[in-house]
Amino acid sequence: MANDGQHLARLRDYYARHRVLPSYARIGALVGLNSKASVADLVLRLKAEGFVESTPDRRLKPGKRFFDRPLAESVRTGLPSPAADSSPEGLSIDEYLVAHPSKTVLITVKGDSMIDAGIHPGDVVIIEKRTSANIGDIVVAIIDNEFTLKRLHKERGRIVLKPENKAYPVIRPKGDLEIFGVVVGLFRKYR
Amino acid sequence: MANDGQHLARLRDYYARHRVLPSYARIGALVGLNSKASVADLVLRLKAEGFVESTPDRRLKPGKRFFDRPLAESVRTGLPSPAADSSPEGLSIDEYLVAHPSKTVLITVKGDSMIDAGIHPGDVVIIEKRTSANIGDIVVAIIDNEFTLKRLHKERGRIVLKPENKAYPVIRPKGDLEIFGVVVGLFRKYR
DNA sequence: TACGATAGCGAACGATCGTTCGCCGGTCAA
DNA sequence: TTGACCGGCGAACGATCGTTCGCTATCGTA
Repeated sequence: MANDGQHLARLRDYYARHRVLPSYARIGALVGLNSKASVADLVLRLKAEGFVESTPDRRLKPGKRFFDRPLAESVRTGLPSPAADSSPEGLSIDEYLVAHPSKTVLITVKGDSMIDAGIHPGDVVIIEKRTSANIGDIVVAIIDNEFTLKRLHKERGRIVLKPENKAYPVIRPKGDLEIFGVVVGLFRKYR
Repeated sequence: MANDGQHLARLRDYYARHRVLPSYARIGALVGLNSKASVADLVLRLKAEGFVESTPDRRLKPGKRFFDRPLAESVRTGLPSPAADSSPEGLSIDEYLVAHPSKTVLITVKGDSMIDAGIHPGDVVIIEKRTSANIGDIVVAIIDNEFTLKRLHKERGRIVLKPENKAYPVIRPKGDLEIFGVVVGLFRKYR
């Protein structure tokens, strides 16, 4: 229906507040439908467009397009917003960055050995714990009982750890290389 | 109970996958409890610690501490086995980065004019909207109807915008400088 | 050994869930 | 003017919801 857009907006607001989608009855109260059957129709339409989905328990969950930007803001009184599109609006930063919470750890960066990769001291890197990684990944390895942040490279068939700062040497592990996890994200706070 | 930590981890993973918390019955199947009554006890304990809450419809929703992430000390050299993380020290990424949600905007960075400040194209900067800033702040200014990310400097008594990349020129605004907001944080996702 | 505390189980409860159906009142093309 | 179509309504359905209760098994302390 024509109002589906507004209804979807209400749903997004509710989700932003509670991080959960409500029952059909509450959706009805929320958007102004008096019958759960009407809500069911609405949900069916939203499902068809990919805004919501169902869990196996017949609960609603956000669909792929649920977090799409509404694009309404682009008409801002001559004020352009050309730099901002496809930013993860509606999704919290945490949810955007952390895919597997139980394997995720935050580590504060010490030192500037990766500064050419844009990783500065004081930054916090988001680590997904795992014991293997691909060439080119930035990893946290355990060298001499200490955490080390470096990029994984291959050199004459051997794995090496390359800092991204010319002032630091390449690390060529003698024995096995113990990988603690892989860097999947980063954040930084200015004060 | 002692396993509550693992159970919470399962819940967080489920939420990361589905963006929704499941019913008591499914939680039981998820964490290995055969009775919904046991799940109710578990939920009660998690509620007491602020990890989950209830909506008025008696559904579960994430609580304040649900999005806390363990923060590892990079100096933890002694133990090579990081399995046991019992540290109650957690950090919520959103709360850490966003102090004033209503004044905060996210902008995806285009171009490499600030790359020496560790701000790369594709990064997302966290902007606090305000019309004034201090010397030394990284700001989003409006130049020729476009957003520009630069650092604020003073040059012979006049305000200028300095890129942090030798390949770009300093911008010396002719008239007034219109400031959109100040960069208070940044995040980046690797894939 | 005896005890209270605790975690989990299994069964049962009324309430609410999402779904389905038939009906109503508009809109629009024929 | 008619009639098919469509969004919404209201009632009813079985299924599942979260809650509650009493019970068992295990544990540490006395």
